[in-house]
Amino acid sequence: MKLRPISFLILGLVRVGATSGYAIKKAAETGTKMIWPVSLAQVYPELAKLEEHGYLERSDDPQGGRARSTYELTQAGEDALKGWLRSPIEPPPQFRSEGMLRSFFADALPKEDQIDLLRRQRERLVEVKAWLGAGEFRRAAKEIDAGLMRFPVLMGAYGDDFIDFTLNWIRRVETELEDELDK
Amino acid sequence: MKLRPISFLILGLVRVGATSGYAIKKAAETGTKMIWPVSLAQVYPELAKLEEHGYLERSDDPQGGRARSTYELTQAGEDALKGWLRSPIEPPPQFRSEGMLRSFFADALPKEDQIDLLRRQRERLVEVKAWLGAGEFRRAAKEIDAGLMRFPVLMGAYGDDFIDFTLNWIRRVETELEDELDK
DNA sequence: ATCTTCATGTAATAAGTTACATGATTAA
DNA sequence: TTAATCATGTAACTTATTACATGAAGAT
Repeated sequence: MKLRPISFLILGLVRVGATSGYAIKKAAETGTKMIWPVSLAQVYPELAKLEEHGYLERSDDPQGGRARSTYELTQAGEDALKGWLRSPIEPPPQFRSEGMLRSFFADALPKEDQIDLLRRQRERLVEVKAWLGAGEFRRAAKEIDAGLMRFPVLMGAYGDDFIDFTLNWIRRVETELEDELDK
Repeated sequence: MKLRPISFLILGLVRVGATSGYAIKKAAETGTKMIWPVSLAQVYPELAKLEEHGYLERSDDPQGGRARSTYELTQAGEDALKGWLRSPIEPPPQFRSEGMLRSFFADALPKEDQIDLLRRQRERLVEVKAWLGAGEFRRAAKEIDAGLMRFPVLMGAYGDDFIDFTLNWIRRVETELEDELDK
């Protein structure tokens, strides 16, 4: 079995206490969506594979009449996760933004529409930020012992800072364009 | 035919003079890879579809004994591109970084290894930056009339600034961790 | 009562990458 | 003459998303 980022994401989240498929999806939603999005349809098959190959151990843990499976890391799982964290091979980061792609071609539009395009992007970023800030995972992490949850909080802060940086960057360009309009 | 970002990317690049499949791939490599990566295997089928549906017009334009097809925008293609640029619906930006994902779980490592992980990320970012800076498209764009190629240059600058921002951000965390080591 | 959340999964589809195959032209 | 670049495409595979199906528990 080839372990991919999604595998390690699951191992890592199980390790910090997201022990069911549903809980993993929830934690990923607010904790890692910014840096590595996942969908539920990836989680369940991947959990099954990780168990099959001995990285996770499964237990039935029903909540009343509601079925639930919980997972915990095996030694192999712990080793695999740490090996990955220490491994020197890292693919370059990928940033995919339809808004930025549109901006790339904005020369095709009159200046007013260029400004609109940039303004819409800022609006969208403000939405994303609000939605990230609402993350329970991060709020929870802050309350837990700092030694165990320092990096999730840091990465959350990076997300915020990155959005602020981009927001300011866009606003600078907007201002430049607006000044040219006034002339 | 449902037009996707890749469709508009192709229309946009044809519009600014990347008229063959190969040229589109080259231009995307240095111009838009940062914000919207593409592979050659996407370009050719998509070009064919765009022609089939009347957004592009194809001509045979062999270079000596070497076959080449060149494309130009039809009015429908121009309209579709501009419609997209003006459309208010924009999916949120997606940032996918295996390095950041690893960092999210770095609490599992001793401090020395945490610092290593961050340092490796910076090294990788420096590589990415060098490789982006080598882009012929951006260098070419700078020499062309600023009114036609302003936004590609701007987006290139955003890529650079974004990497610098992240580099500084990581270094700050590294310094914090190193200070704790010394104590 | 009814809506939301918790909970697990599958099927179908879409999107994207890697590898392969072929061959001409140009620069070192 | 050998390597790099120009040039077009396909096949196989991997990855990821959307939609569907089902149902219990808890909150309003």
